[in-house]
Amino acid sequence: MTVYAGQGDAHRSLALLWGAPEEPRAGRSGPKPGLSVDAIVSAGIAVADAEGMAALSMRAVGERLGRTAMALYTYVPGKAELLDLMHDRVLAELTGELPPEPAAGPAAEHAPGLPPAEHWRDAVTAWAEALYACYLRHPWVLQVSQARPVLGPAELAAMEALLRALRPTGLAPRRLRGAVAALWQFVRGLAATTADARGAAAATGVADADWWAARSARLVELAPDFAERFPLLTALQSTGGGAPEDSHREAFRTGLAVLLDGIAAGEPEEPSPTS
Amino acid sequence: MTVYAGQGDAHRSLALLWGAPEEPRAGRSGPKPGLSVDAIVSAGIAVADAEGMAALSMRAVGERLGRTAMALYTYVPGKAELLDLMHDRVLAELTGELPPEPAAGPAAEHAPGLPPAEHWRDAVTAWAEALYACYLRHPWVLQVSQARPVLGPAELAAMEALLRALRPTGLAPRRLRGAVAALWQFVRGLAATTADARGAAAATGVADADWWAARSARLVELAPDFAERFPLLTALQSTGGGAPEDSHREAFRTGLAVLLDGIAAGEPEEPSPTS
DNA sequence: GGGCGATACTTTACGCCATAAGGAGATGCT
DNA sequence: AGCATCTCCTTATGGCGTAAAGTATCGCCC
Repeated sequence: MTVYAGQGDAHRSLALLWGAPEEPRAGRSGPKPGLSVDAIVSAGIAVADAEGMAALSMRAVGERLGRTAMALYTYVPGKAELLDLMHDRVLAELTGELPPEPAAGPAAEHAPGLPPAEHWRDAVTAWAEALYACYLRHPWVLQVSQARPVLGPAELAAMEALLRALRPTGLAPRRLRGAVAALWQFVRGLAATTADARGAAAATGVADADWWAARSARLVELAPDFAERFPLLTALQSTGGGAPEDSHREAFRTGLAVLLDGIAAGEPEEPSPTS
Repeated sequence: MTVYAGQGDAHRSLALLWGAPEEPRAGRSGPKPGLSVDAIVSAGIAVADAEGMAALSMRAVGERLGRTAMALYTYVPGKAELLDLMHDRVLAELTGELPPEPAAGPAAEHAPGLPPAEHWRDAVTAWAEALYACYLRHPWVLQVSQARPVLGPAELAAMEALLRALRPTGLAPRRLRGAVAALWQFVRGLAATTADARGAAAATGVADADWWAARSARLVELAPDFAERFPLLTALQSTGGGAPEDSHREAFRTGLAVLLDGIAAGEPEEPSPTS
């Protein structure tokens, strides 16, 4: 089952996401904390990565840390907030931005995460590929409702990275907003499709192509007039061919190409060659 | 919480979606069925529309029909399949295609659902607006995992309608697939954003603009270096302005414009004026 | 018309879930 | 030493989906 994130107390959630100012902490009575928000988030991600979203319960997370479910509530207000944190932590892989601790490093101004690119098309493509890959590494994130932005640091950093990649286009703010929305949603949606195809294949032990073939056969059986009702769909499908796993990559490439062409069409003048 | 659809027995699900051939039914013993799959799906949609996805339980649906939760299992294999059916039924609003019963009407070949348009840009825009509106009428659909296509008749009809709108572009199959994916995901994603903004406003009684302002203020408070860490984001936000609800419509329009321009850029020759 | 098998629907029960409430033990300041 | 404070536990509540088994109702066939 999917879970509706962003439902938690926004105040607490935001504070946790941005690494709350932390009361002095020095000179506090009581036993030292044996856990940390960070450890809990990591455990949550580990559970979700390994067992899937459906298996992510407070009990399961606690168990992985050698605690009961209730122990977690000392650190995290509830499951919804934990999901917000997990979501943002995963997105941090994109930019190499580590959420709460800016701590150590003297140099390393900003871990780049994404290599610099010559042309903005390459930069945007690299961004999209990175996001796509990130979603596929943690497919459960796609089941966290994208509704209600969580506004965690990693999410904003990812957005900033995309804006940086798009800067050479000189797009007007309005069009820029549209482009950003379209790009993000496209990558997310396509990742969901890919992730699910993989999931189905893994769960049933049936290869993607076979599953699809079986499905199509059954469909024709149930709707004998399929080709007449959906002529264009039928035609498009017949040209589809190709290896099953490749078809997602192709859809990714071609869909992205459409978006990039659309962005290019909106450039006011000629783009500067570098960011 | 969101729910993972497409998890039910694919066989049963498909059969129900396409209006299973129905065993003879004449001359069957036992009490006459007091319910129907259709009624159950309608009740489910009513519950979800009124109370939200979180309140959608088998008990709640049964109660609305004056039955217990278990009574539903005579008609529907489980909750997952019910969700598939609800999803497809909602999408049927798009094309006016009524899923199982082609029954009555002598004329009325195919309810058009969407008005014919002169230029493909208008046709695609109309399609996108219709899908967007449909999602906003039933926001809970956006919490049904888009992963794993359900392949119901309405979903396919919606796809076919989009292909019809895009036909005048003469796009090559590969690019066409990319364009379809990008368009669908964009509309869905943006609808999710809009729906959630509305949901937050309704739940908290705070207007969108106020909520956003409060959130931003808190954010700056938590991350004082916000403007330095996210300069482009800050700049973009400052140009944002505008009424809150309008901003979604604007993002919709501009994002769609990007997509349409991208599609136009891929046309092999000049488009034929009509479909 | 009497019985019998099929069907619709109910009650009950199981094992999950998130989390509210309250108690036990550890800790460090005064 | 006393005590407030904090972590973590046990227990309990009210939900969930659905398996299992019981009951009532219908229609066919003898």
